[in-house]
Amino acid sequence: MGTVGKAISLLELFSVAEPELGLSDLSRRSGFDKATTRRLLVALTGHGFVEQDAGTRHYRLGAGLSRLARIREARFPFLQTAVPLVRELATATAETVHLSEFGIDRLVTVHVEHPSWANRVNVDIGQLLPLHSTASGIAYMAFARDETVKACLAGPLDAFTAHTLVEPAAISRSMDEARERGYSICDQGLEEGVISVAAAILTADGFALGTIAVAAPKARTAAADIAQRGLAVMAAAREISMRLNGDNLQILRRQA
Amino acid sequence: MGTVGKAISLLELFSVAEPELGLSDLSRRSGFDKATTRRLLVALTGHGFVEQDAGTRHYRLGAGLSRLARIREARFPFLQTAVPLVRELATATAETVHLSEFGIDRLVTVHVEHPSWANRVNVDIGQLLPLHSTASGIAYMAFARDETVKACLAGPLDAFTAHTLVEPAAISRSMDEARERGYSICDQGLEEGVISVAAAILTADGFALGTIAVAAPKARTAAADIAQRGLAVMAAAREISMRLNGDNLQILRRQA
DNA sequence: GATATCCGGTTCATTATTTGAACCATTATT
DNA sequence: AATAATGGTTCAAATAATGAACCGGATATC
Repeated sequence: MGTVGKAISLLELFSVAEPELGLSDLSRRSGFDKATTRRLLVALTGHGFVEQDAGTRHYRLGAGLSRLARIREARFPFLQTAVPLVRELATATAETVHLSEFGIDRLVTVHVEHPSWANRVNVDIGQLLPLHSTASGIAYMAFARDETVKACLAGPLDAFTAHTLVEPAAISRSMDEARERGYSICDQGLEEGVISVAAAILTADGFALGTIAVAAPKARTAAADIAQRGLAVMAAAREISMRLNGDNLQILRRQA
Repeated sequence: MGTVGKAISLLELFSVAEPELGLSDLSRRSGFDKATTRRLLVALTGHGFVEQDAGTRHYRLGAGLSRLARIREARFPFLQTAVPLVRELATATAETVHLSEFGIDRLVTVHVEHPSWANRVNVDIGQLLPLHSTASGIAYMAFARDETVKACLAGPLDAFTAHTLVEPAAISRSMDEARERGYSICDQGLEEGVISVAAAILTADGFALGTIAVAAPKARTAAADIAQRGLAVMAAAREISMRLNGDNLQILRRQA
């Protein structure tokens, strides 16, 4: 791995659950020497990608990241556009709704709305979702470029639960169904007791750039609920796609 | 400069005005060799910090940045908290309102609301503001750590206009006034014909983490307007600080 | 209250990575 | 048809990254 890769993988050790980490911790988890880790942190700090707490001397993600993320957002107002509709969908369904964007080979959770239930599906911002074992992933692949789908089906397909689909053919079928239906369904593919529906959000070229999904405990989900949530998530995804692409319906033919 | 520094400075070439750049362009502007530039871009792309347009082959900032920025935001909900108040202030003043966060040695613009006037002050997201020559910078330094202030006053103090304060003593006085008044005023310090007021947003330890500012064309700004905007921006800053710090008023003594 | 660990941070000879001029293959311009 | 861009690649030479051992200080542990 090159040096920049190492630096970035240091950044990726931070999460919502652990937003601040010490030098030794970072060194241990990354597997890099303490001296190396520190040198990388200093470089990152110098450009505002990392900040160091003056008191605890622990490190956290820096404002430079927010800056670049905002520049990206300005060009590509995915969050701004989508968040209101995520909120709407969350109130309408009273279940967890999460929004993801594709990155490299997985989906990145960029926004979440949780219901007030104590028993709910919890999703963290920044959480990474595999393509083959989540409703979001299936919905995404149903409208992704062939190469992306091929890469996913070729790669290792982990079975997270007894229900996870690991046969390329089965996954492919699941994608076809999602395309016809307008939304994907994933029954406990990533975790026992969780059932999700998702729909793809499309760019102007008709390919998916992300997804919106509703995730709920299976215990309080009847067949009718799935259909209802599916239609709602589909409508939300379409609305977001249209707002992003200037109501250019013609381009959305693939989804219809 | 180390390799990670180079990689990051590549990222910093992207802006709201130029969100997509080609390989040669990046190589030219960064001063790095084309081969080096590309190797860095490949490394960045591999971690989702950069994406390449399939058609134009141009590069743009990637989703990985959004992910990390959101993780940061989750711990430190500066934007979420502040944006509604920025909006309010923008409608109340009918002028440009911008929100900044401190990074390394300058303020980073993280949110902007523009009025509907054709003649308005334009500020871009991601724009960097020097500390000594902006209302935001003065407001920030009025509540910054001594080391930050010292570093700023020691460094080169560019005169952007004939009105820019470049004497450390004058800048220091300006900070004192801002502290007493509750908001800073900067009269054409960065650009001719622009007058701004700003107030610091404080963390729980009483130090500034960012600022909120109102910027307007001097042509339509009377003395009374300045006072009015100043009080409004001060109130907004205080409200944001309180919401961030859980209404812990005691800690805000420094500002009062 | 002394001992042993942890911590963040630093050093410098060894080692591995980064570098860049010259090189393609394509795609606009002229 | 020629020219000059573009994105992308190669490999010996130059440079930067590495990590074991080190320091001083703060916390546990006995």
